[in-house]
Amino acid sequence: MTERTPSEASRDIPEATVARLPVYLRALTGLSEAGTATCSSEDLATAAGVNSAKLRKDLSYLGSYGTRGVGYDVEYLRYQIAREIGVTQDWPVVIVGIGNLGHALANFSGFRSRGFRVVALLDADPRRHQEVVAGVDVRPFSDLEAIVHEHGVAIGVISTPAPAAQDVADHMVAAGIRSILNFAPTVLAVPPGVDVRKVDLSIELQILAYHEQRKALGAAGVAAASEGALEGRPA
Amino acid sequence: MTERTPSEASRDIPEATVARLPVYLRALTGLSEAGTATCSSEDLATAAGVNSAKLRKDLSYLGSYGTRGVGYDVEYLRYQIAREIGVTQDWPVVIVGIGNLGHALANFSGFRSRGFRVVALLDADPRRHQEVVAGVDVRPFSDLEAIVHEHGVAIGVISTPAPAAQDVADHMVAAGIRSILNFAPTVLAVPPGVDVRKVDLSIELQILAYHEQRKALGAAGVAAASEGALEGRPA
DNA sequence: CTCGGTTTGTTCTCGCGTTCACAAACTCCT
DNA sequence: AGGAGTTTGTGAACGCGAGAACAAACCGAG
Repeated sequence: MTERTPSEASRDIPEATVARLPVYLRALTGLSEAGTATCSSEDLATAAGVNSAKLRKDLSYLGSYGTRGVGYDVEYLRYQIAREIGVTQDWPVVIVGIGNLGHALANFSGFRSRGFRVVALLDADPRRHQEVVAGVDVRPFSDLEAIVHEHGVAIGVISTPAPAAQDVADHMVAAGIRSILNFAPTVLAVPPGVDVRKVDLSIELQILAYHEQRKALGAAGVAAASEGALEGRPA
Repeated sequence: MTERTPSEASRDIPEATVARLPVYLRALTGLSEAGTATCSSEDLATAAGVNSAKLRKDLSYLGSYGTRGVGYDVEYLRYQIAREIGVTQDWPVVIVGIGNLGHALANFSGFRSRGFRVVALLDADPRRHQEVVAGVDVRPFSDLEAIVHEHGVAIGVISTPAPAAQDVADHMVAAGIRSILNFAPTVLAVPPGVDVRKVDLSIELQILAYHEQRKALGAAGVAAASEGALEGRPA
């Protein structure tokens, strides 16, 4: 996207690899909790649900943290990946839109345990300002800028209804937030330099529906037309 | 993945295109509600947040539904995409795990309006069996197979804690479900022929954190080292 | 010290997805 | 009717990611 200066550390890591690093991190945490001190790329790959060649290639972008003939030290690799992702320190996060989904997000324990700290919950509806969710009180949306500056918030989560999302995003960007996780089913327009990641429940379901329909049509087609490829499907 | 018989309709559509079709569908719905009868690929592309070349190529996999020199009929294209995805009919869906996230999913209106119908909410915890969420009463997890057969459920949603997810998935597969949307932060193992899509909140945040860290390091690196590439970033 | 076994890190090849660029086709105006 | 202006659909080039295969490096036994 933008040119990077390959200054010292942190060479260019492919986007596809970046998206898998958190998966490896979680798998390593699981191995660590199970008492494993060392693991091979094969072990870690199966725990992460990828094949070992891809895993080794991904890790090679970070550096040579393994030992040939032995494998990887679980704790050491875990720390290196966490450092590369940037979750060795805590990231302050604000959540805007405390409806059903906002409640769920605020109560989600996975944030806290994985390097994120919810410092504020915001909602435009005054009726929600009396609520306290997960130990944090809901404050007016107009407090956004003050909170961002006070806590140095760099990441914002949008869980509002779709019509409000663009406005919320604009205010977030104006307040200095440069990374947005958007749960509202809308395409957000943001200036360059701001990252947006979208999580869209109905889109995921529709993708499943497409494949489901294909399976149904494929079965019917195989039955109706000539013999096709069979899928082995255990009970 | 598996061989398909290119029997009659529904040629092979690339996975990347399939993932974008729901976005186009939503953009078309927006245009339709705004009273637009016809749109160019440029219009639809900006509404969907992609460039027009990609949009046209994507649509070309479905067929030639546009008119050169004119554009696309919004309603017609909308129906064609909906038919291709398979959301012209309703898909019955079960949600397992009615915690915070399960509540939010059950109440999410976007499912209903986009071709999905929540036919059952299941939870292993007997204390939740008295609840009624979004007009549907929570039933024991052991009812899964009966419900799947009764309603012909093909899509299951898992919103349980991570340790329970694999067991739930196993029961879903055993009951005949072949498409799973997994919100639990775990890698699911399923037999071939079963599609799993994963939505992982903390992974998304970690990806944002990585880029955020890069931005911070990049700015510091540019300041410390020699002059690098500047990013134009409006206020 | 040497040799066999094991596992990483890397190179190479292949296929998919994105983007560009342009011909084909349609409308509208004269 | 004809030509200018638009817009679609697609062929071709290009870059990225996945997977296979192998050389380099490490451990341990004898």
